Amino acid sequence: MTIKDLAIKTGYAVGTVSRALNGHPNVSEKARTAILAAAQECGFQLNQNAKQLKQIHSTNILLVVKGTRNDLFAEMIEAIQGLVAETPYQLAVDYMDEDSNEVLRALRLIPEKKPLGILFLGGNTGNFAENFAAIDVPCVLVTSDASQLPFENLSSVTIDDRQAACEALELLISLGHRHIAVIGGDPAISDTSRLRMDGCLDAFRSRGIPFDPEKSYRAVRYSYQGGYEAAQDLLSQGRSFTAIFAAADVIAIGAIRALAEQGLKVPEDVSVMGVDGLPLGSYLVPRLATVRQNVRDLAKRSLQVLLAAIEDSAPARHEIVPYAIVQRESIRQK
Amino acid sequence: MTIKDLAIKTGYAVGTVSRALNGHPNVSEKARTAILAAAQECGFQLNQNAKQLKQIHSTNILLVVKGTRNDLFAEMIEAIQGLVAETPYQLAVDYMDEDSNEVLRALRLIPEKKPLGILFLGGNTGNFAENFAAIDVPCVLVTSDASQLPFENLSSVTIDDRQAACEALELLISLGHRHIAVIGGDPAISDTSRLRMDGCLDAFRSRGIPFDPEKSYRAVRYSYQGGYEAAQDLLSQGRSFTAIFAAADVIAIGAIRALAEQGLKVPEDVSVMGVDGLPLGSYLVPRLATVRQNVRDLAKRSLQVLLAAIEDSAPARHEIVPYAIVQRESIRQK
DNA sequence: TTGTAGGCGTTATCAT
DNA sequence: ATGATAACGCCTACAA
Repeated sequence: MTIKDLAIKTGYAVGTVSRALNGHPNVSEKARTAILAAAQECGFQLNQNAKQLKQIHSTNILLVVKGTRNDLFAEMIEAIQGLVAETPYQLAVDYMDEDSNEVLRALRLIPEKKPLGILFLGGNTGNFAENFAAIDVPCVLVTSDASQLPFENLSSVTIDDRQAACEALELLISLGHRHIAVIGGDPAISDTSRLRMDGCLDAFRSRGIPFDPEKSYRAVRYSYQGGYEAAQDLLSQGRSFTAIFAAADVIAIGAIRALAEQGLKVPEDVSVMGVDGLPLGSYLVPRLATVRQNVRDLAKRSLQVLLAAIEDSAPARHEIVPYAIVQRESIRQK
Repeated sequence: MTIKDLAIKTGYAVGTVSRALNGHPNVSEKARTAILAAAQECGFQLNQNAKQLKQIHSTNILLVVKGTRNDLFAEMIEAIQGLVAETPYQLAVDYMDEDSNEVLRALRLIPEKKPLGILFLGGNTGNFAENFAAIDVPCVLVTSDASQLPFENLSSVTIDDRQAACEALELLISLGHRHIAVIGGDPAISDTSRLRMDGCLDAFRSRGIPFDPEKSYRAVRYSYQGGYEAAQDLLSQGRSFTAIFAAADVIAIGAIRALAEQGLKVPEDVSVMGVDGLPLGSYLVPRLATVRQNVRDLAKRSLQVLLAAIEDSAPARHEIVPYAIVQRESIRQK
């Protein structure tokens, strides 16, 4: 079943059928209803291969997701899908490995999807600095800051990771903790990890608390196992800390497990705080204290910025959206 | 950059370029290396739209995933991707809403992707009974049993959900529990839910333990919140049970939270057991007892069955893969 | 408003 | 082994 068949069936020409199906103007009401009805009847669907092959500009917005096993991104994707559904655009989601180059990936996808704009969920500014120049459609980098990059078509929407980490640490400090271990990502690899680590250092410095990264910082993958192993390692040096700050909720969960295996209770013996605000955290016992990224907000602002760039040729913007310090059962006064 | 450009650049005709790029026979070694080198040099990539538009048979295997937010499936997808990477085939993953019709979805995808075979991750046999007849490529339904369906091109690979639930219940019973509440999916909607519920009933019956579904069974969505609300509801009727069997780990986690809010500890006051064997479960405190579905096994067998059907025209098979009862900290002797 | 026809980049079928 | 060429299904000028 092709539009040619539909044309024969309805008595119109393929051009008219195509226009009707795509909601173009210059189609009589009569033709439109007849064609749409016929299409409906046979469950007809345009062949996307042919469509995208021919189209100059698609009506696609491309969502490039870096990291397939990331609960925060999963939530965000759902939110973005919901929002895009209310627009005349189509969302094409592309999942990629956490350690491949998202910009190069986008570059290969562009001639195929011909997107009007691209949303990057996660990304490394280094990759952008190196390869983004070849991309000429409006883009938004979500969850990282691109304001330092010299690209006129690259916006960004993120929380202030550095300040968020700093504020989380300040909460722990204000609860009386002085010896705080930090488990995060590798600051050499991920911008976010570096910023969150810097935020921690800011807090220690401003409060005049000494912090030796060598002894109290561990760089791991954002995973349960990463948090688990890091906490084990920290504990193997003797428990000098009364609190752990984890740069992600999943890390915190792994760390809590490691503590439990040493007979340490949360929060009685050690306070633990994460980042992200995953739904899971509020079901754990104890509920996990965290820095919540407002998923809906992040999604909404990102799409708004992108659509403004696409529809109104608005210049690039670099937005900081608010986060929320969520004080819950896993932390307490020392 | 198209194969036409490549043809000009290398001095060969487009046909030869296409054949070389696709590893067809009847291409001289000289031509192949020259063309591949040129392609490499310009970072050339075939346009998938054009390719799939023209191809009679693709080299695609289609993976239709029902439910976007399902940790078990996420694991399985990863496993399948890894396995397919070792074959000459390409995996095309399609995610869909939990409550849309996976068979109809596949039906629309076929003319576009022209897959050699389809793997359904999750699915409702009702939908298959109704619409599968129109699909003529080999298919495998994973995590549900299709042996009762009259289709020669539909295989299935699953655990024995009924026996698994029964065995889990028997474990709880052998630990001395007599009043066990069950939280599962809606047996009217999902095959898996019905089978797991039936398994529970089997266990109660064979042990001569009375069970009133009205009072002790709750049907919810497979989510933290579903488990949480169901447990709250059960508790609101007074705590007559000493154990909860949840038909999914996520449900169990939600239920544990609800128990905690009533001051009930797991496993001291109530034992809780789930199903799936998510990695998360082994990091929780207490570690979650569960029925583990062996993801790698499920993935491997499914793909083997599909490839046998594709490559050797093997008849449909209906495989039952083993599960494992994982006794962990969240359950104990009553 | 509608019809016609050319071409998007590729594969596949012919010849050569 | 290679080259030329007709599709694949659709969109989009352009003509009517």
